[in-house]
Amino acid sequence: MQEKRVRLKSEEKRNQIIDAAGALFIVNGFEKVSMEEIAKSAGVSKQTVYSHFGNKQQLFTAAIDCKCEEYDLAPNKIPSAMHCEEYLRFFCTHLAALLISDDAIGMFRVCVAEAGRSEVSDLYWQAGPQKIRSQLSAYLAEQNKLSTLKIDDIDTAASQLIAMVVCESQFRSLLGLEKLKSDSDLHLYAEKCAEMFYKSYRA
Amino acid sequence: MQEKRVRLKSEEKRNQIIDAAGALFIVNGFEKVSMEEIAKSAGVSKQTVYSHFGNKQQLFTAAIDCKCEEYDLAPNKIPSAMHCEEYLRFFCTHLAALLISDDAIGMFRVCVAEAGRSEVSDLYWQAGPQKIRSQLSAYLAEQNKLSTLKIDDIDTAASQLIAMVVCESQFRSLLGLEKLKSDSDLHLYAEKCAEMFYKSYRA
DNA sequence: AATAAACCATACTGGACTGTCTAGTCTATT
DNA sequence: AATAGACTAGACAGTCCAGTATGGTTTATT
Repeated sequence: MQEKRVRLKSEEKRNQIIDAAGALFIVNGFEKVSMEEIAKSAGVSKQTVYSHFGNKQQLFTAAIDCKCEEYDLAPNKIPSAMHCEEYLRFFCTHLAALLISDDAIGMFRVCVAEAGRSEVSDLYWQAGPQKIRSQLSAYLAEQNKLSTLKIDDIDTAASQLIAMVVCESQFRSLLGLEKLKSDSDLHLYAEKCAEMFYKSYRA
Repeated sequence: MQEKRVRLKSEEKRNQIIDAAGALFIVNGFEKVSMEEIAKSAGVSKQTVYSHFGNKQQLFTAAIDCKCEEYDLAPNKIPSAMHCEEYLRFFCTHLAALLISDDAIGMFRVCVAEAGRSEVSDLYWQAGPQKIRSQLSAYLAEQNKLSTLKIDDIDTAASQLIAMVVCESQFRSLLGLEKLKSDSDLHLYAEKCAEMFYKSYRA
């Protein structure tokens, strides 16, 4: 019979550790962060880290998982009154702004670096890009039915729009290069993408 | 007075080393490859590696540099007889095919992982994406003058087209995930991008 | 033949890091 | 007050690797 003498491992410590780990991993990647460093940054002993998370990989996965959750990238409420063209512009500019945040870039960078060596990239894909995509697809399908848009292949169209917005600025950020476009220029670019998309696909 | 008793370090050894290093780095990244491994794979002693390239960073840079050169991504001869729409399709499908090659993906992955820690990413950007972009821009500008296309902002347009083609498939590849699209589907997708682009911008 | 540099093989140094272990402290429950 | 488990602090074993050092071999030049 189990005694109820079990003091729970404190949620607080656990969170401290995960937060510290997340921040460090995102900036420096998996290899370049030591468990000691994480412990110190979390204000906790190394042993405690190991008692909460068995090893470095597990801690890493947990930290990225947590970051993914806290990052709900998609603009979740679609104001249904919004006109289609307007919504597309809204979607694009939001997406552009989100994706160049240091956190988002750092996360993607880490996942890329660890691709194939852990399940992290899959986790990230599901929680991030995939979620956005399906939201957009759903919206496009709906507008298609309403005959606001005329799209043969919804998936292709969704890919095209997201790709246009995301790609170049993120590319450079990933490589750690200086931004070509200022934030306001980026906003403008995103709007142009929305326009171009609308022009191509309107009924 | 310098004697001319200097035997040149053999170009051959140097190439062996650079080739071996390039291949290993692209597959495994900077950290995960040891100098010993490179030496062995090049069929050369570790000491020789160090005598050709002072340290690991220098070897890395040299190897990536070399890979960039051997990879001339851009479809370099523009058949001037080609009709604009046709050329755009040609450009897109070529680009799509090039960018999902294991080499190109591996290279990008490595550069991303090392971003900010070496000058490699800049080097890569110049030799790779930047080159393609300026070729496309030049072509678009020309077509604009010929009134085949009507584009306000050439840079934006170039970004849009490249982004559409490149982004999604490369995204997944970078993360080491399974391909969603088969190669032939990808080809189709690229063609659709060309069409959409042409539709938006034709005069 | 003498020489100098390019090379090889291998041992070694020094440092960093993961993960374990120990010995002891703190704290909530009984 | 007793106890079990959460926690701390630091030592430690084992591994890996960059870079150096050593000592010997090959090869082109003079």
